[in-house]
Amino acid sequence: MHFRGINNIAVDAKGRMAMPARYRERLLESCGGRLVVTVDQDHCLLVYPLPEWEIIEEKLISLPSLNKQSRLLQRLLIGHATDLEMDGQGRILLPAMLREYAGLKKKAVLIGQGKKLEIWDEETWVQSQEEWVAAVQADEGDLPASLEDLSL
Amino acid sequence: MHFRGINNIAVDAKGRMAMPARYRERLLESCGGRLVVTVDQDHCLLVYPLPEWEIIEEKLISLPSLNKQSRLLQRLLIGHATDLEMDGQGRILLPAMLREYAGLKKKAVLIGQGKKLEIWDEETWVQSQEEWVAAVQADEGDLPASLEDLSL
DNA sequence: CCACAATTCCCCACTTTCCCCCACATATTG
DNA sequence: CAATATGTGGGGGAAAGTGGGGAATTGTGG
Repeated sequence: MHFRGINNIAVDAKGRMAMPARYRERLLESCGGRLVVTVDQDHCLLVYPLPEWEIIEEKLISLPSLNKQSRLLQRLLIGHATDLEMDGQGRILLPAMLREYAGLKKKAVLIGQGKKLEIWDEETWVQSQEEWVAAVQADEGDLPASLEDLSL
Repeated sequence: MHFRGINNIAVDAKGRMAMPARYRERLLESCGGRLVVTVDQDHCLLVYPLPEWEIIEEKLISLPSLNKQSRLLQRLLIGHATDLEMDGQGRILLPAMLREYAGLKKKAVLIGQGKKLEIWDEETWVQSQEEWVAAVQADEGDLPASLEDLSL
């Protein structure tokens, strides 16, 4: 049961966005509509069903506290993780701070990414997409091991 | 039952800060509102429910006394640990010395970090955050083993 | 032991934010 | 084209956050 596909979405003046109808039923039965949003290093937001998030959070919390990289990740990811519930109309309210982080304006894009969803500002999304296509073509020689034998 | 998420909080002239409503009930039932504050090496404050703190304290006390790093950690953490209780309005009073250590002014940020909460001066938090986002992207090649195969 | 100062705590009042509900606009389906 | 479902916007009440006055407590110095 994975999320996939892309949706155009409006963010209203109060910071709310409507979850696409085709996800709602799934979200209600898989986690009672209980979601967690957090930030991503690429300046978009990540949305997890609560149970999925808890697995990740557990891993993060167990990281060594004296390691700088670990603390950094913990603060970014757990620090920004916010519990959300859908309202009566199937919408979620994105906290102002997270909207700012992702540069969200009126038009946003919601992208299914397996266990999670990503929320991008539309403009940022379009720009990044162009960069990636260029980057993938340029960097072909320099892949980590796990990508070397990936077959699409 | 972990703490997560971020809150903007005002510290008033008396050094008080209001615990966000969504944490209060949990704090009351899990530890009767009994908290411990101490300092962190990154110049923020750490807040633990008393039972959680006692576990940490036990670990710290057991560290080898002849190791310089150990003594340093013990003095920093145990030395600054202060018992707190929420008042009738769900606020805690931060001791002046700890406020100074963290450079707390009027605007602060409260961050859930699993078993503990962190309190940052807003300005410090914003600055550090920018540095981290940059650092995460720059240092991708140099991660500790436990982070190598982390999948978000 | 007393007086004074500083700090802490409790209470009240104000401001802001959030959340529930209703209403309309747009899209989809029969 | 009607009828239903989905997306979008906003008003108003409730709750949370914020600030300050004054009483009670603690601590200090005489």
